[in-house]
Amino acid sequence: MLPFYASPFVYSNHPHYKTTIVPPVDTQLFLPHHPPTTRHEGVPEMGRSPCCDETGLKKGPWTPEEDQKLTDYIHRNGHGSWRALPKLAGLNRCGKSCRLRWTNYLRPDIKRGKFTEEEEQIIINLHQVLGNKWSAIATHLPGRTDNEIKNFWNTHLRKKLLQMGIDPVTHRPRTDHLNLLANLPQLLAATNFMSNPMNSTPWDNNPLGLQTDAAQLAKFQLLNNILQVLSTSPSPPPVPMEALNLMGSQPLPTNQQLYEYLRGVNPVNLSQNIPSTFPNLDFHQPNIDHHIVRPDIVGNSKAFENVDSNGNFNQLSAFQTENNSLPALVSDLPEFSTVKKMENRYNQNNIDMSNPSSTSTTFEAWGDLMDDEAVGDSYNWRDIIDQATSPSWPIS
DNA sequence: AATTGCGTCAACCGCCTAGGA
DNA sequence: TTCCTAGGCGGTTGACGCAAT
Repeated sequence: MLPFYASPFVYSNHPHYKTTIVPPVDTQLFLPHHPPTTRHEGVPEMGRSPCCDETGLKKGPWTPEEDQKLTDYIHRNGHGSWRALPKLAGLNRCGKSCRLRWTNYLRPDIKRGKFTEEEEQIIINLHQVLGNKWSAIATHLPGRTDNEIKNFWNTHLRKKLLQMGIDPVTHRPRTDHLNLLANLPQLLAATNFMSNPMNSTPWDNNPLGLQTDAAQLAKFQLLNNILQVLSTSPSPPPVPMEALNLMGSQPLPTNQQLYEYLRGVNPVNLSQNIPSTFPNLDFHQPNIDHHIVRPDIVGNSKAFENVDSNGNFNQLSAFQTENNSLPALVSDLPEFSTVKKMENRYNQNNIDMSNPSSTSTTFEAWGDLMDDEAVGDSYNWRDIIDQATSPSWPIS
Protein backbone atom coordinates (compact mmCIF):
# COMPACT_ATOMS: atom_id res chain seq x y z
CA MET A 1 0.00 0.00 0.00
CA LEU A 2 1.39 3.33 -1.00
CA PRO A 3 1.92 6.04 1.55
CA PHE A 4 -0.76 8.64 1.31
CA TYR A 5 1.54 11.23 -0.16
CA ALA A 6 2.68 8.84 -2.86
CA SER A 7 -0.67 9.49 -4.42
CA PRO A 8 -1.13 12.53 -6.64
CA PHE A 9 -4.19 13.21 -4.51
CA VAL A 10 -2.10 14.91 -1.90
CA TYR A 11 -1.19 17.86 -3.99
CA SER A 12 -3.11 17.66 -7.22
CA ASN A 13 -6.35 17.47 -5.36
CA HIS A 14 -5.53 20.31 -3.07
CA PRO A 15 -6.59 23.79 -4.07
CA HIS A 16 -3.33 25.30 -2.97
CA TYR A 17 -1.14 23.02 -5.01
CA LYS A 18 -0.96 22.90 -8.73
CA THR A 19 1.96 20.54 -8.93
CA THR A 20 2.51 16.98 -7.86
CA ILE A 21 5.30 16.20 -5.49
CA VAL A 22 6.09 12.73 -4.29
CA PRO A 23 8.52 12.84 -1.41
CA PRO A 24 10.46 9.58 -1.21
CA VAL A 25 10.16 8.96 2.46
CA ASP A 26 10.11 5.75 4.40
CA THR A 27 6.77 5.89 6.09
CA GLN A 28 7.70 3.23 8.61
CA LEU A 29 9.74 5.79 10.45
CA PHE A 30 6.68 7.88 11.15
CA LEU A 31 4.85 6.37 14.00
CA PRO A 32 1.47 7.68 15.00
CA HIS A 33 2.68 8.66 18.41
CA HIS A 34 6.07 10.13 18.98
CA PRO A 35 7.91 9.79 22.26
CA PRO A 36 7.65 12.74 24.59
CA THR A 37 9.50 15.67 23.22
CA THR A 38 12.55 16.97 24.94
CA ARG A 39 12.02 20.52 25.98
CA HIS A 40 14.34 23.46 25.69
CA GLU A 41 16.03 22.04 22.66
CA GLY A 42 17.68 25.07 21.17
CA VAL A 43 15.17 27.31 22.85
CA PRO A 44 16.17 30.12 25.18
CA GLU A 45 15.04 29.19 28.68
CA MET A 46 14.00 32.61 29.90
CA GLY A 47 11.61 35.08 28.46
CA ARG A 48 8.42 34.33 26.66
CA SER A 49 8.39 34.74 22.92
CA PRO A 50 5.14 33.50 21.52
CA CYS A 51 5.89 31.72 18.33
CA CYS A 52 3.15 33.36 16.34
CA ASP A 53 4.00 36.89 17.40
CA GLU A 54 7.38 36.85 15.81
CA THR A 55 7.58 38.98 12.75
CA GLY A 56 8.86 37.82 9.45
CA LEU A 57 7.49 34.33 9.77
CA LYS A 58 5.58 33.03 6.84
CA LYS A 59 1.88 32.35 7.16
CA GLY A 60 -0.68 30.85 4.88
CA PRO A 61 -0.67 27.80 2.68
CA TRP A 62 2.34 25.57 2.69
CA THR A 63 4.33 25.06 -0.49
CA PRO A 64 5.49 21.63 -1.60
CA GLU A 65 9.04 22.72 -0.87
CA GLU A 66 8.16 23.57 2.70
CA ASP A 67 6.33 20.31 3.09
CA GLN A 68 9.36 18.44 1.89
CA LYS A 69 11.66 20.28 4.24
CA LEU A 70 9.42 19.53 7.17
CA THR A 71 8.93 15.92 6.17
CA ASP A 72 12.62 15.38 5.60
CA TYR A 73 13.54 16.92 8.91
CA ILE A 74 11.07 14.87 10.91
CA HIS A 75 12.16 11.83 8.97
CA ARG A 76 15.72 12.35 10.11
CA ASN A 77 15.25 13.70 13.61
CA GLY A 78 11.68 13.33 14.72
CA HIS A 79 9.87 16.52 15.52
CA GLY A 80 11.49 17.07 18.91
CA SER A 81 10.67 20.54 20.10
CA TRP A 82 8.18 22.07 17.74
CA ARG A 83 9.36 25.49 18.74
CA ALA A 84 12.91 24.73 17.72
CA LEU A 85 12.01 22.70 14.67
CA PRO A 86 11.43 25.45 12.09
CA LYS A 87 14.89 26.93 12.56
CA LEU A 88 16.57 23.54 12.55
CA ALA A 89 14.62 22.46 9.50
CA GLY A 90 15.26 25.66 7.64
CA LEU A 91 11.66 26.74 7.65
CA ASN A 92 10.50 30.31 8.07
CA ARG A 93 7.45 29.18 10.00
CA CYS A 94 6.43 29.13 13.61
CA GLY A 95 6.47 25.87 15.50
CA LYS A 96 2.74 25.79 15.80
CA SER A 97 2.32 26.04 12.10
CA CYS A 98 4.76 23.18 11.59
CA ARG A 99 3.06 20.99 14.14
CA LEU A 100 -0.34 21.67 12.63
CA ARG A 101 0.90 20.98 9.14
CA TRP A 102 2.43 17.73 10.23
CA THR A 103 -0.41 16.44 12.37
CA ASN A 104 -3.18 17.47 10.04
CA TYR A 105 -1.70 16.82 6.65
CA LEU A 106 1.78 15.38 6.33
CA ARG A 107 1.62 12.65 8.92
CA PRO A 108 1.84 9.36 7.01
CA ASP A 109 -0.86 7.56 8.91
CA ILE A 110 -3.55 10.01 7.93
CA LYS A 111 -6.47 8.47 6.15
CA ARG A 112 -7.58 10.53 3.19
CA GLY A 113 -10.83 10.55 1.35
CA LYS A 114 -14.47 10.67 2.22
CA PHE A 115 -15.83 9.56 5.53
CA THR A 116 -17.60 6.24 5.46
CA GLU A 117 -21.11 5.79 6.78
CA GLU A 118 -19.66 3.88 9.69
CA GLU A 119 -17.30 6.71 10.52
CA GLU A 120 -20.16 9.15 10.17
CA GLN A 121 -22.26 7.21 12.65
CA ILE A 122 -19.38 6.93 15.07
CA ILE A 123 -18.88 10.67 14.95
CA ILE A 124 -22.54 11.34 15.59
CA ASN A 125 -22.62 8.92 18.48
CA LEU A 126 -19.45 10.24 19.99
CA HIS A 127 -20.53 13.82 19.54
CA GLN A 128 -23.72 13.05 21.36
CA VAL A 129 -21.64 11.93 24.32
CA LEU A 130 -18.56 14.09 24.11
CA GLY A 131 -19.77 17.23 22.45
CA ASN A 132 -17.21 19.25 20.51
CA LYS A 133 -14.29 17.31 21.89
CA TRP A 134 -12.85 16.77 18.46
CA SER A 135 -9.56 15.39 19.59
CA ALA A 136 -11.32 12.88 21.81
CA ILE A 137 -13.55 11.87 18.95
CA ALA A 138 -10.54 11.59 16.67
CA THR A 139 -8.94 9.01 18.94
CA HIS A 140 -11.74 6.64 18.00
CA LEU A 141 -11.27 7.17 14.28
CA PRO A 142 -7.80 5.97 13.29
CA GLY A 143 -6.26 8.07 10.58
CA ARG A 144 -8.66 10.95 11.00
CA THR A 145 -7.56 14.22 12.51
CA ASP A 146 -9.56 16.35 14.88
CA ASN A 147 -9.48 19.15 12.36
CA GLU A 148 -10.87 16.92 9.64
CA ILE A 149 -13.62 15.62 11.88
CA LYS A 150 -14.46 19.12 13.00
CA ASN A 151 -14.72 20.30 9.43
CA PHE A 152 -16.80 17.30 8.47
CA TRP A 153 -19.15 17.94 11.35
CA ASN A 154 -19.56 21.60 10.56
CA THR A 155 -20.04 21.14 6.84
CA HIS A 156 -21.98 17.89 6.66
CA LEU A 157 -23.24 16.28 9.80
CA ARG A 158 -24.47 19.42 11.49
CA LYS A 159 -26.62 20.32 8.53
CA LYS A 160 -27.82 16.79 8.22
CA LEU A 161 -29.08 16.73 11.78
CA LEU A 162 -30.67 20.15 11.40
CA GLN A 163 -32.55 18.98 8.33
CA MET A 164 -33.83 16.06 10.34
CA GLY A 165 -35.13 18.39 13.00
CA ILE A 166 -32.49 17.39 15.49
CA ASP A 167 -30.51 19.92 17.41
CA PRO A 168 -26.86 19.17 16.59
CA VAL A 169 -25.78 20.49 19.97
CA THR A 170 -28.08 18.50 22.20
CA HIS A 171 -28.94 15.74 19.71
CA ARG A 172 -32.54 16.20 20.66
CA PRO A 173 -35.50 17.53 18.72
CA ARG A 174 -35.26 21.17 17.91
CA THR A 175 -37.56 23.38 19.88
CA ASP A 176 -37.53 26.78 18.22
CA HIS A 177 -40.82 27.64 16.57
CA LEU A 178 -39.61 28.63 13.17
CA ASN A 179 -37.75 25.41 12.82
CA LEU A 180 -40.55 23.39 14.29
CA LEU A 181 -42.90 24.71 11.68
CA ALA A 182 -40.31 24.44 8.98
CA ASN A 183 -39.83 20.80 9.84
CA LEU A 184 -43.50 19.95 9.66
CA PRO A 185 -43.49 19.08 5.97
CA GLN A 186 -40.54 16.77 6.47
CA LEU A 187 -42.10 15.17 9.49
CA LEU A 188 -45.36 14.75 7.66
CA ALA A 189 -43.59 13.12 4.79
CA ALA A 190 -41.70 10.82 7.07
CA THR A 191 -44.78 9.96 9.08
CA ASN A 192 -46.79 9.38 5.96
CA PHE A 193 -44.20 7.15 4.50
CA MET A 194 -43.68 5.10 7.61
CA SER A 195 -47.37 4.77 8.29
CA ASN A 196 -47.99 3.33 4.87
CA PRO A 197 -48.32 -0.46 5.04
CA MET A 198 -46.71 -0.65 1.63
CA ASN A 199 -43.57 0.72 3.16
CA SER A 200 -43.56 -1.39 6.24
CA THR A 201 -41.66 -4.58 6.55
CA PRO A 202 -43.29 -7.76 7.78
CA TRP A 203 -42.18 -8.80 11.20
CA ASP A 204 -40.48 -11.89 9.82
CA ASN A 205 -38.27 -9.77 7.68
CA ASN A 206 -37.92 -7.04 10.21
CA PRO A 207 -37.59 -8.72 13.57
CA LEU A 208 -36.23 -5.58 15.07
CA GLY A 209 -39.38 -3.58 14.63
CA LEU A 210 -37.49 -0.64 13.25
CA GLN A 211 -40.25 0.47 10.96
CA THR A 212 -42.69 0.71 13.81
CA ASP A 213 -40.21 2.51 15.96
CA ALA A 214 -39.38 5.05 13.35
CA ALA A 215 -43.01 5.63 12.48
CA GLN A 216 -43.92 6.17 16.09
CA LEU A 217 -40.94 8.38 16.53
CA ALA A 218 -41.95 10.53 13.62
CA LYS A 219 -45.43 10.83 15.03
CA PHE A 220 -44.18 11.83 18.41
CA GLN A 221 -41.83 14.30 16.85
CA LEU A 222 -44.64 15.73 14.80
CA LEU A 223 -46.98 15.99 17.75
CA ASN A 224 -44.24 17.40 19.87
CA ASN A 225 -43.57 20.14 17.37
CA ILE A 226 -47.22 20.99 16.98
CA LEU A 227 -47.84 21.10 20.69
CA GLN A 228 -44.83 23.18 21.39
CA VAL A 229 -45.99 25.76 18.93
CA LEU A 230 -49.52 25.63 20.25
CA SER A 231 -48.55 25.80 23.87
CA THR A 232 -46.35 28.85 23.61
CA SER A 233 -47.94 30.93 20.89
CA PRO A 234 -50.48 33.62 21.79
CA SER A 235 -52.33 32.86 18.57
CA PRO A 236 -51.45 29.40 17.43
CA PRO A 237 -51.18 28.85 13.72
CA PRO A 238 -53.56 26.35 12.17
CA VAL A 239 -52.44 22.78 12.36
CA PRO A 240 -52.31 21.09 8.96
CA MET A 241 -55.22 18.72 8.46
CA GLU A 242 -52.83 16.15 7.16
CA ALA A 243 -51.10 16.15 10.50
CA LEU A 244 -54.41 15.73 12.31
CA ASN A 245 -55.40 12.87 10.09
CA LEU A 246 -52.14 11.14 10.64
CA MET A 247 -52.26 11.53 14.35
CA GLY A 248 -55.91 10.69 14.55
CA SER A 249 -55.41 7.43 12.79
CA GLN A 250 -53.88 5.80 15.79
CA PRO A 251 -55.35 5.96 19.26
CA LEU A 252 -52.73 5.74 21.93
CA PRO A 253 -52.95 4.14 25.33
CA THR A 254 -51.34 7.05 27.08
CA ASN A 255 -53.49 9.72 25.58
CA GLN A 256 -55.35 10.28 28.81
CA GLN A 257 -52.08 10.84 30.55
CA LEU A 258 -50.85 13.02 27.78
CA TYR A 259 -54.06 14.96 27.75
CA GLU A 260 -54.03 15.53 31.46
CA TYR A 261 -50.42 16.40 31.36
CA LEU A 262 -50.90 18.89 28.60
CA ARG A 263 -53.82 20.42 30.42
CA GLY A 264 -51.72 20.73 33.50
CA VAL A 265 -54.09 18.54 35.49
CA ASN A 266 -51.61 15.93 36.49
CA PRO A 267 -48.17 16.94 35.33
CA VAL A 268 -46.30 14.63 37.65
CA ASN A 269 -48.01 11.37 36.93
CA LEU A 270 -47.04 11.24 33.33
CA SER A 271 -43.38 10.90 33.96
CA GLN A 272 -44.00 8.52 36.79
CA ASN A 273 -46.25 6.23 34.87
CA ILE A 274 -44.48 6.13 31.59
CA PRO A 275 -41.73 3.54 31.40
CA SER A 276 -38.23 4.78 31.53
CA THR A 277 -37.81 3.79 27.93
CA PHE A 278 -40.44 6.19 26.76
CA PRO A 279 -39.06 8.78 24.38
CA ASN A 280 -38.73 12.23 25.71
CA LEU A 281 -41.49 14.54 24.62
CA ASP A 282 -40.32 17.70 26.30
CA PHE A 283 -43.68 19.30 25.96
CA HIS A 284 -43.44 22.59 27.69
CA GLN A 285 -40.08 22.31 29.27
CA PRO A 286 -38.22 22.35 26.00
CA ASN A 287 -35.00 23.72 27.34
CA ILE A 288 -34.54 21.46 30.31
CA ASP A 289 -32.15 18.72 29.41
CA HIS A 290 -32.15 16.46 32.39
CA HIS A 291 -31.33 13.29 30.55
CA ILE A 292 -28.03 13.50 28.85
CA VAL A 293 -25.31 14.95 30.98
CA ARG A 294 -22.49 15.87 28.69
CA PRO A 295 -19.11 17.15 29.76
CA ASP A 296 -19.40 20.31 27.71
CA ILE A 297 -22.72 21.03 29.35
CA VAL A 298 -22.02 20.19 32.96
CA GLY A 299 -18.27 20.32 32.95
CA ASN A 300 -17.86 16.78 34.15
CA SER A 301 -15.81 14.74 31.77
CA LYS A 302 -15.19 11.84 34.11
CA ALA A 303 -18.49 10.20 33.41
CA PHE A 304 -17.80 10.04 29.71
CA GLU A 305 -14.56 8.30 29.47
CA ASN A 306 -16.02 4.86 28.97
CA VAL A 307 -16.35 4.97 25.23
CA ASP A 308 -15.27 2.08 23.09
CA SER A 309 -13.70 2.14 19.68
CA ASN A 310 -17.05 2.12 17.95
CA GLY A 311 -18.29 5.17 19.69
CA ASN A 312 -20.41 3.15 22.05
CA PHE A 313 -20.31 4.06 25.65
CA ASN A 314 -21.21 2.38 28.84
CA GLN A 315 -24.76 3.34 29.49
CA LEU A 316 -24.56 2.88 33.23
CA SER A 317 -21.52 4.99 33.75
CA ALA A 318 -22.11 7.51 31.06
CA PHE A 319 -25.69 8.44 31.76
CA GLN A 320 -27.15 9.92 34.84
CA THR A 321 -30.88 9.54 34.64
CA GLU A 322 -33.22 10.87 37.23
CA ASN A 323 -35.94 8.60 38.47
CA ASN A 324 -38.73 10.60 36.97
CA SER A 325 -37.00 11.78 33.89
CA LEU A 326 -37.42 10.41 30.45
CA PRO A 327 -34.49 9.33 28.35
CA ALA A 328 -33.37 11.48 25.51
CA LEU A 329 -34.99 11.00 22.16
CA VAL A 330 -31.61 10.19 20.75
CA SER A 331 -30.60 6.89 22.15
CA ASP A 332 -27.19 6.25 23.49
CA LEU A 333 -26.05 3.24 21.59
CA PRO A 334 -25.31 3.38 17.89
CA GLU A 335 -27.63 0.56 17.03
CA PHE A 336 -30.43 2.30 18.86
CA SER A 337 -29.58 5.68 17.53
CA THR A 338 -32.67 7.70 16.78
CA VAL A 339 -30.64 9.82 14.46
CA LYS A 340 -29.76 6.77 12.45
CA LYS A 341 -33.29 5.50 12.39
CA MET A 342 -34.67 8.83 11.38
CA GLU A 343 -31.99 9.20 8.81
CA ASN A 344 -32.75 5.83 7.32
CA ARG A 345 -36.43 6.55 7.04
CA TYR A 346 -36.26 10.14 6.00
CA ASN A 347 -34.43 9.30 2.88
CA GLN A 348 -37.21 7.55 1.06
CA ASN A 349 -35.12 6.89 -1.98
CA ASN A 350 -32.35 5.23 -0.11
CA ILE A 351 -34.00 2.91 2.30
CA ASP A 352 -31.90 -0.09 3.01
CA MET A 353 -33.64 -2.81 4.90
CA SER A 354 -31.06 -5.33 3.95
CA ASN A 355 -28.92 -4.65 6.93
CA PRO A 356 -31.04 -4.98 10.02
CA SER A 357 -28.07 -4.84 12.29
CA SER A 358 -30.00 -3.09 14.98
CA THR A 359 -31.86 -4.45 17.89
CA SER A 360 -34.65 -2.65 19.60
CA THR A 361 -35.14 -2.33 23.29
CA THR A 362 -35.97 1.28 23.88
CA PHE A 363 -38.25 1.42 20.92
CA GLU A 364 -39.80 -1.94 21.48
CA ALA A 365 -41.10 -0.80 24.80
CA TRP A 366 -42.19 2.39 23.23
CA GLY A 367 -43.87 0.54 20.41
CA ASP A 368 -45.65 -1.72 22.86
CA LEU A 369 -46.92 1.28 24.65
CA MET A 370 -48.13 2.84 21.46
CA ASP A 371 -49.74 -0.28 20.09
CA ASP A 372 -51.46 -1.47 23.21
CA GLU A 373 -55.09 -0.61 22.59
CA ALA A 374 -56.43 -2.49 25.59
CA VAL A 375 -56.10 0.44 27.91
CA GLY A 376 -59.45 1.82 26.90
CA ASP A 377 -58.41 5.37 26.39
CA SER A 378 -61.06 7.31 24.60
CA TYR A 379 -58.72 10.06 23.45
CA ASN A 380 -56.62 10.01 20.37
CA TRP A 381 -54.24 12.39 18.74
CA ARG A 382 -56.98 14.40 17.13
CA ASP A 383 -58.68 14.90 20.48
CA ILE A 384 -55.51 16.23 21.98
CA ILE A 385 -54.86 18.61 19.17
CA ASP A 386 -58.49 19.69 19.04
CA GLN A 387 -58.32 20.49 22.70
CA ALA A 388 -55.03 22.21 22.31
CA THR A 389 -56.33 24.43 19.55
CA SER A 390 -59.53 25.32 21.35
CA PRO A 391 -59.82 28.75 23.02
CA SER A 392 -60.05 27.08 26.41
CA TRP A 393 -56.74 25.35 26.02
CA PRO A 394 -55.03 25.91 29.32
CA ILE A 395 -51.49 25.98 28.12
CA SER A 396 -50.71 29.22 26.43
C1' DA B 1 -18.23 35.16 -20.43
C1' DA B 2 -18.80 37.37 -16.12
C1' DT B 3 -20.72 37.48 -11.69
C1' DT B 4 -22.49 35.72 -7.53
C1' DG B 5 -23.29 32.59 -3.87
C1' DC B 6 -22.15 28.61 -1.56
C1' DG B 7 -19.46 24.63 0.13
C1' DT B 8 -15.11 22.95 1.52
C1' DC B 9 -11.15 22.70 4.31
C1' DA B 10 -6.34 24.10 5.42
C1' DA B 11 -4.52 27.22 8.40
C1' DC B 12 -4.52 30.62 11.95
C1' DC B 13 -5.77 32.60 16.51
C1' DG B 14 -6.32 32.62 21.20
C1' DC B 15 -7.06 30.18 25.23
C1' DC B 16 -6.12 26.32 28.38
C1' DT B 17 -3.33 23.00 30.79
C1' DA B 18 0.42 20.01 32.19
C1' DG B 19 4.70 20.09 33.82
C1' DG B 20 9.45 21.81 34.55
C1' DA B 21 12.33 25.37 36.91
C1' DT C 1 3.97 27.47 45.67
C1' DT C 2 4.53 30.32 41.86
C1' DC C 3 5.99 31.39 37.41
C1' DC C 4 6.68 30.28 32.80
C1' DT C 5 6.62 27.63 28.55
C1' DA C 6 5.40 24.19 25.00
C1' DG C 7 2.02 21.73 23.34
C1' DG C 8 -2.70 20.92 22.57
C1' DC C 9 -7.36 22.11 21.59
C1' DG C 10 -11.61 24.30 19.74
C1' DG C 11 -13.39 28.23 17.21
C1' DT C 12 -12.93 30.95 13.32
C1' DT C 13 -11.20 32.72 8.98
C1' DG C 14 -10.34 33.10 4.25
C1' DA C 15 -8.73 31.16 -0.12
C1' DC C 16 -10.28 28.33 -3.52
C1' DG C 17 -13.37 25.60 -6.59
C1' DC C 18 -17.67 25.01 -8.55
C1' DA C 19 -22.41 25.49 -9.78
C1' DA C 20 -26.09 28.57 -10.76
C1' DT C 21 -27.63 32.71 -12.88
